[in-house]
Parts: sequence; C-alpha cells; structure tokens
Amino acid sequence: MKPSLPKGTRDFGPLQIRKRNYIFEIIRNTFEIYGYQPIETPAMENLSTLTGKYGDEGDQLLFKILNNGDYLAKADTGALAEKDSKKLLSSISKRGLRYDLTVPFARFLSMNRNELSFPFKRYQIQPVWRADRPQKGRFQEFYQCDADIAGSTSLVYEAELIEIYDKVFAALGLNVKIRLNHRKLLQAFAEHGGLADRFSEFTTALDKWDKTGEQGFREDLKNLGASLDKIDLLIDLINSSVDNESELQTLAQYEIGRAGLDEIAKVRSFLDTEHIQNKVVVDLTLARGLSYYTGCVLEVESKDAKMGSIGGGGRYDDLTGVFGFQGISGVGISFGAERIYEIMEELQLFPELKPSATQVLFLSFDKEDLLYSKKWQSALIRNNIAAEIYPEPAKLKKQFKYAEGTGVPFVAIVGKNERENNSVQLKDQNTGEQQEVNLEQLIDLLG
RNA sequence: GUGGUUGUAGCUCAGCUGGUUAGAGCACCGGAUUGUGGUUCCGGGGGUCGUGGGUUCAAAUCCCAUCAUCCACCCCA
Repeated sequence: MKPSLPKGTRDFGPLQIRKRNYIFEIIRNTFEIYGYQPIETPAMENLSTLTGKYGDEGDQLLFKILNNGDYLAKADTGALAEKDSKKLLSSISKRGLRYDLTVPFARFLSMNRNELSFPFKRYQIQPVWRADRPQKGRFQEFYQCDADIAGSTSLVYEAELIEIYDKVFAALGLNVKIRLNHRKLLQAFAEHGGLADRFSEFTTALDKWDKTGEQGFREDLKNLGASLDKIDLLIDLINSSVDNESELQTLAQYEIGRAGLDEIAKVRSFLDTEHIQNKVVVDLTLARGLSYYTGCVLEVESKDAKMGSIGGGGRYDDLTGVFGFQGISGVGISFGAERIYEIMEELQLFPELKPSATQVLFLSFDKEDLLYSKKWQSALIRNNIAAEIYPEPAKLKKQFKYAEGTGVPFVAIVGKNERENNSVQLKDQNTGEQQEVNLEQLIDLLG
C-alpha cells in the first residue's frame, strides 16, 4: 500500500524535533521563571466538555471519536433515518479530541479545586486538533503553549503575560508587535457608533479591519445598520487612535470606556517598560473571536513575516462557571508553536542544531578493531560522553559518509597501529585535523 | 463549508498544440581508490506518469469524475 498521512498532519524528523524543542524550551523556561506549574490533560475529552464552548463554528471543527463496539446498535434510529447528523452525534460519539488547552484547563480546575492553591498559575504544552481546512501555517494537529492564571482579577497578571510574550520572542530573535485592547473599550466603541445592540457583529467587522481596510469596514457597518455619520466617527477614531493613546480619551465619555481605559492604564503601570524590547500598542481594532473574553485581550504578530497571529490571549471573568465552579476569573496567553516555527525557518533564526548528540564515532578496519572500539565507546559512555561505533568494519569511505550524514563532530579511527599503541586517531570533522590520543586524553578532550 | 492551484523516480522538477523504449539535477548503490569522507570521473538500480472512466489507430499530454496537495476566503494559532 501507498503510505500517506491524514490531512493537515505531519511527521517530524530529528532535525525538526530539535528545532521544535528549541522553541519549546525557551517558552517553558520563561513560564518556569515566572512560577507557572506544568500540567497535562488527555488528548480526548468527553464531548460534553467540549461542545458549546467555541461557538457553532467551533463545534463543527471538533474531531469526534466514534464510540467503540457496535456503535450503531445504540444509535438514535430516528436521527439516522432522517440523516440528521447533528442529532445522531450524541448517540454514536461521546468523546472528542481537545480543541484548545483552555477548556480542558477549566475542567481540570473544577475537578481539582480543593487540591490547588489559588491564584493557580499553570502552563501546558500539548497538541490540539481542529478539523479545519489546512493552509499556510494552519494544521489539523498543532501544538499550543499556554500559560494561564486562575483565581485572581489582579491586573498584575496581564502585565506579566505581556512580559512573557516579550521575553520569549526576544529570546527567539523575533521582532513582534504586541497588540492590546479591552473588551470594555470595544463596548464603548460600539456605543459610540450606535451599535451597542449589535456588539458581536460589530467586533467581527472590526477584527477584519486589517484585511478589509476602511472600505470593507464601511460596508460591513452599513450592513449592520449604522448611520453614515457614525461610521465616519468610528473610522476617524480608529485612524487616529492606533499608536496614539491620547485619542482614546474620546471613549472616556462612556462609563464603560472609562473603566476599560483605567484597566489598560493599570496594566501599563505594572509593565517593566524599561526592559520591554518589543512594541506594545493599544489597538482598537483588536477584537478576538472567542466570545468568552471579558477584559483585556492581546495578540502578537510578527513584524518580519506575513503570517496570522502567532499568539493571543485575554481575560475571561467566568472561566469555570459552566463546570459548576463559580467566581473564578482567568487570564492567559497562548503561543502558536507551528507558526513561530515557520517564521523562524523563513528568517533562518534557528541556531545550528545537529540531529544526533553523538560527540565521536569510532571507525574500524577489522573485527579486532571493532571489539577495541566497543570497549572505548563503553568507557566514554561511562564518562557521560555520547559515543557511537560504526557497527561493522567496512570501507573507510562508507564509514566516513555515515559520519558526515550524522554530523558527528569527531571520528576516532582504530587500526592495528592504534591498538598496539593503546590509542585512536582522533579526527576533527570540521577542520580535518587529526591527532593520536590515548583514552584519558580523549575523555579530557570531549568531556 | 466556498473558490482556485498542483499531482511524472526517494526529493526538486522538465516533458503537455496527442505519435518509438518518459527525461534531468540531487540522493542512493558499485567502481576508479585494500589506512582517511566532503571534489572529480565512469557505471548502475529505481516510474501502475495520483486513481477510475471516456475520446482516439495511438493518452503523461485532450475530456469527465474522484482522491490528495498547496493557496485564498470563513474562522483561527
């Protein structure tokens, strides 16, 4: 049969894994230094945990897992006869693959509320699955790296998360723009345009601003029933407010706007601005689709590559309410590892990484050399030096080719002369320099 | 879910106004080279031309369907 992969999934070779781990390590270390604790949750959740949390579109993109056994025996026969897939679903599938890390986290919190100390800071680096149509930087299986704080409304955390974004991207060598907004500002904004009653449609139109531009936005608002002069008012505000904080004061004439501005100001006051390397801007056009956000929202985009957002997050006042755990406010961010990877690849930002950790490879001419090599290898490994032997005596050319393919920095050549001298010929693969060394010297050189 | 793109060797692709036995580069294997690879030279293996159907004396090439891929939209990381 012809081997193939399911749509939107990928294998990762050794070098890719090294590169991915490089990204994960930087993110993980940053999470750790701010005191976040690691958790993991299962790839699959009960479907009831997942459905209804991401809107209708989200439900469509959930991977459902068919029940085991004779699942048709218990199927809703009525729905089956009517070919009503939606109705049939609950009777043939009770589990699904997780769609993000936030909802499983909320479920986790609710189940473990008595064991955890709040505020609880957790991070989680795991794959998620979406039945989306793949395209550039978008897959059906991809990793998210999330950090969230549950059980505190302090704006210290918003500032902390912005700092984490800044630190991680600075460490990765990526120039980014961190966009910041507040749902309350959006509400004031909607009110300003007389669209308070069409809030969610308004935010979707706003969110598309980067793509549709002024013209498209005008169209969208017209369709929402906004009056022409109000539309002009809104557009003026957008055009003047980006990167210009003082213009935001227009929104202060609304009570909710004042509240939003106040919170943003507090977040800014907590920011360690002196050490922030990337741009943090308040951007009124940032809305974010996920409807559970209630406070600050943020999103990160690369300044050097054309790609969707490479991270996003925000505050949700009622994180765990649906699971019966009331009064828990949460705020968190997510890194899109796949997109970060693609941008770093494009900009060649990865350090030089080798697929294998092997420091030295032993090459031999005959069986006795091989035996001798094996002993030396064992000695090196006892000294915690990664060493390999070529598994059989072969033409040196062939052995050298293998050495080149694995990128091992040193080879140790063993022949009759070396055995008699109790030594090996150690060759530096980069410079081509070669010297005869004994075991002690070798351990010293590579240790 | 909507629109478009591309499917030919392990990889990247050429061949496409239908016409012998389908090509190149890279990779791989062997040799020049029985104690030193990356350069060079010589030789070699490897293809149901995505799949199914149709048109034709003749299809990688034209038509239809289907699957896959990538890209854009919706949405998102």
